[in-house]
Amino acid sequence: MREFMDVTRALADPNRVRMLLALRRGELCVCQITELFGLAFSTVSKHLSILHHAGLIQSRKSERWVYYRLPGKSAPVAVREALDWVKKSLAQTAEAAADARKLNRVLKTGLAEICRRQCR
Amino acid sequence: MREFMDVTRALADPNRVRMLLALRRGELCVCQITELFGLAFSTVSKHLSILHHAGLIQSRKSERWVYYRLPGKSAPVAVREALDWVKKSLAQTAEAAADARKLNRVLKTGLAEICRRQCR
DNA sequence: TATTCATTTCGTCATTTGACGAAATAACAA
DNA sequence: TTGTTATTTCGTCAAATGACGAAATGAATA
Repeated sequence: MREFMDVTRALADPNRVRMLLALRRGELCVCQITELFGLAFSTVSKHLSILHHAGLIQSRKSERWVYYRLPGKSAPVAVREALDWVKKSLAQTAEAAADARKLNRVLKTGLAEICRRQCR
Repeated sequence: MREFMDVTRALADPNRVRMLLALRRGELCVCQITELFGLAFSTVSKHLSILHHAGLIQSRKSERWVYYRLPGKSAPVAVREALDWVKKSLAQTAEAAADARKLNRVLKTGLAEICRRQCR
């Protein structure tokens, strides 16, 4: 029950759901997600940690960046079903399409440039 | 997206999820659910209205009472999948079993007596 | 018509949530 | 070591949420 509620609460915020949808394309680092959604670094990091704690995403550190991705088949059944439900319910929506278009632009830009652009 | 978020936010509270599980057995009126969970009338009514607004439950008025139930096959796919996910994830949990036992006791008591017991 | 009674709505309060910027952390580069 | 740099953690604030009791609603009954 506790773990299930972690998942439902993680899914109860639209930005977090949009992040899950964006990750369908493949792993993204924090600065790419920040660029995609136009939120503060700290806000994105918090959202990702909530998704991670719920088991809905996994992470990997490489060079300077932390990459987040959807879990593979190793994920618990409840998590896989939750992710399937999200995808099936929202894949066709206008919001997902708009995010996908913006993600295309973000992916065309190098990671280093994105981070520089964010002025740190 | 809007409707989907209505569902995820409705599922983000443990009492609301427990109410959905309790309704697996069949329809219940507000006073029975109040008795089952030991919350205030107004609190239960609010939870039920959130679930109803999300499409996760339906209601029917008969005599003095309002009965709530899970939707049938007429429900949208996203709602049906959400309910299946909840049931599959939580049917075997200790919380669901404890609620089911208490529900047995509540169902043995007549509606009129339950309402009288709640001092109105 | 007036009353009763189950439920809903309203107002209030404490707690949680989501947002941000600043400071801390950790890994790499100079 | 020292300095960069990407990310996380912390502190704070405004807004949302969940709880309650009181008042309103509305349907059935007396």
